[in-house]
Amino acid sequence: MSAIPSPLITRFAPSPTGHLHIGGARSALFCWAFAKSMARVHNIDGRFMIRIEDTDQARSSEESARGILDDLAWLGICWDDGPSLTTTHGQTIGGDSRKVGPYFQAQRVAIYNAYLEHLVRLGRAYPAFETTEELDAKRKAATAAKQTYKYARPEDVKFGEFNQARWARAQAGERHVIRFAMPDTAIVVHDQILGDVTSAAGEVDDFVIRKADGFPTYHFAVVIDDELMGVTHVMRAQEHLSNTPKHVAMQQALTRLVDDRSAASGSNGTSFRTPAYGHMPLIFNADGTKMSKRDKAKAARKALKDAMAKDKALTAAAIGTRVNLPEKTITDFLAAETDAVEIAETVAPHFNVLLPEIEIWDFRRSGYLPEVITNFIALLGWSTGMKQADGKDVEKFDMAFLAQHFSIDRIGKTSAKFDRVKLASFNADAIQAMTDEQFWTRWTAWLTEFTPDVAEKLKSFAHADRQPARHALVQAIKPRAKTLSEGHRSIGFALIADDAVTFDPAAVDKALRGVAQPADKAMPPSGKTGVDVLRALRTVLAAQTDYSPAAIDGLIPGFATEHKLAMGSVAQPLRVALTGSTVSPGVGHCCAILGKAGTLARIDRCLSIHTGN
RNA sequence: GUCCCCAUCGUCUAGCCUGGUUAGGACACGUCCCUUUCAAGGACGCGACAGGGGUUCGAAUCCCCUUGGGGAUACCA
Repeated sequence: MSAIPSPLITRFAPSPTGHLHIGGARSALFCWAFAKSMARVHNIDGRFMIRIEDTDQARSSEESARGILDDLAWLGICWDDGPSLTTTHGQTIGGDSRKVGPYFQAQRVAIYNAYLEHLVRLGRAYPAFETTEELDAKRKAATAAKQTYKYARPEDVKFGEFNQARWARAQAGERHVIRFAMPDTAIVVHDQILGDVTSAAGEVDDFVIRKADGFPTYHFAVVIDDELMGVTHVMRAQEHLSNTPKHVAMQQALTRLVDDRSAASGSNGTSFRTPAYGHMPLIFNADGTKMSKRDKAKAARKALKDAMAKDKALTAAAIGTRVNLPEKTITDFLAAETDAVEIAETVAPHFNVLLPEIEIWDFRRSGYLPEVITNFIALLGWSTGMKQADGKDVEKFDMAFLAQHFSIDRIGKTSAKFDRVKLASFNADAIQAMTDEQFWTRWTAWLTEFTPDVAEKLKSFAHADRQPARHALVQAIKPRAKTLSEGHRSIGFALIADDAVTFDPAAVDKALRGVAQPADKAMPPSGKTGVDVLRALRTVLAAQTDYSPAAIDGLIPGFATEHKLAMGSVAQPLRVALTGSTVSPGVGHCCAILGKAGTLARIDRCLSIHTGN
């Protein structure tokens, strides 16, 4: 790439056949970051565009397109050009200020047809009449004979000569596809990431550019739209690398039409440009397989099979009844004849399966923060190359940093495995870095969206007079939560009524019935049980007015010293009385969350239940 | 089958372009410290240049081969 164009335009062009995939999100992020960083560095207009590639009539849906845009917006990846989206905050993203839309390919068929006809008249494309079955049979035969299959250009088709006869047949309504006539020359793709990649002459056969249903194939639409929409830099996943010679060949064959919707308007002589290409490494699962929606089906299927192995009475029919799906659906699913995500999602809650997060939506539902996701996926195939003063790599950054420092030459060539554990660690770090106030806001927003029942139970903590309890609550959660979804796990005890605590028998045996340890092992046994200690501690707590975590925690050592007891022998009975378990946040925080009334009520109830025998 | 891409700790990666590093960091893991349970936190540690040939005084770095992984080969994108 020599001169830097302005505007510099990158694009993300998803096909709306599902949610936004983690790999798609990274492609979008890199395209966005590249446009923005180039704009800053070179003081030019750097634009990021979205185009919806919905040329596959069978698989595309509007909801899916909408969902993808929502996910992008949620991640903070905003597009300058493309379908308009108004977020819940009232912000409008996208639009057609450059007047190059529409951005849905299904609405651009007239344009594709004009260029298609143009190519046909140039003798660079031709109608082909073989049926799918015919072609499949040939392909199969070739594979069986260990031969390389290639579509053979029909004898009557001459490169560069308009085939009037074929065109007439097509115009008469005969079912056909249109194929592009590949030139007999080598094609070099100058890839910004991989370097020059040469495709030998004759390597690529005449591929289909318009399907029998009248819609263009991806290859054709992408070339037309990138040119017409002014895309200067195409950054996409490496799986497209082998397609690129096709695109370059078409760019070399095409010239702009005076009127984009009519081949009759003639060419204005301007050749299609070849954008700068950059093919990014792929993202894989930890086991090296490609990250895909199928992983959800796999996980659900495995869970079902495990459950069936354990419980002989659990048949496909029984499962069907339980999850309210036809038996046939279940048997097909079990036999791996269908990989429907919906089935996996339906089955999962009934069998307690955690489906792997694959799509952005999954991560959102699991309580990952958008800024952590973008940070983390930026690291999959890109690195800052910067060191901190202490010699550590710079790997935590935000979108503003990316918009500033992203660069194409720091994109790696090797595919990356998606490490969920590291993502979780980043998420935990980000949660801990929040102020209590920030955490409360974002956490409750998440709860309201995904677990309204918990949000409801938490409402009482929002009152002004419960501020201290709320602070204690947040402090109890923050260091223990890797995601927003597991936020309430550590404070489950606070979400139930004081008289609804269930006591873990093992905890009771150990902390309440067991003998309290002396402060020093050399000292004689205390002879007191946990219950005795708890009873004495209750008196102290009843006299206490300050129920801040620090105050309560400060109380314990004094009490322990006074009674010559080990700290654990004081704190553990209290912990069990308050939470029913030996595992919980610090007892100071527990008391603070419950408040004085709750604390004493729970101690009293515990004493009444566990005294006597 | 054919074509193409790739190769540093278990994982993400820095270093490679412009040969000379005790090959650095992060996550994970282990040990220890802290401690009132669980976390969190702190310290330390374990741990890699796929293999083989070249080129060179010297190769993770440049070249070739092998092996391994991946992608494409669709009327999906």
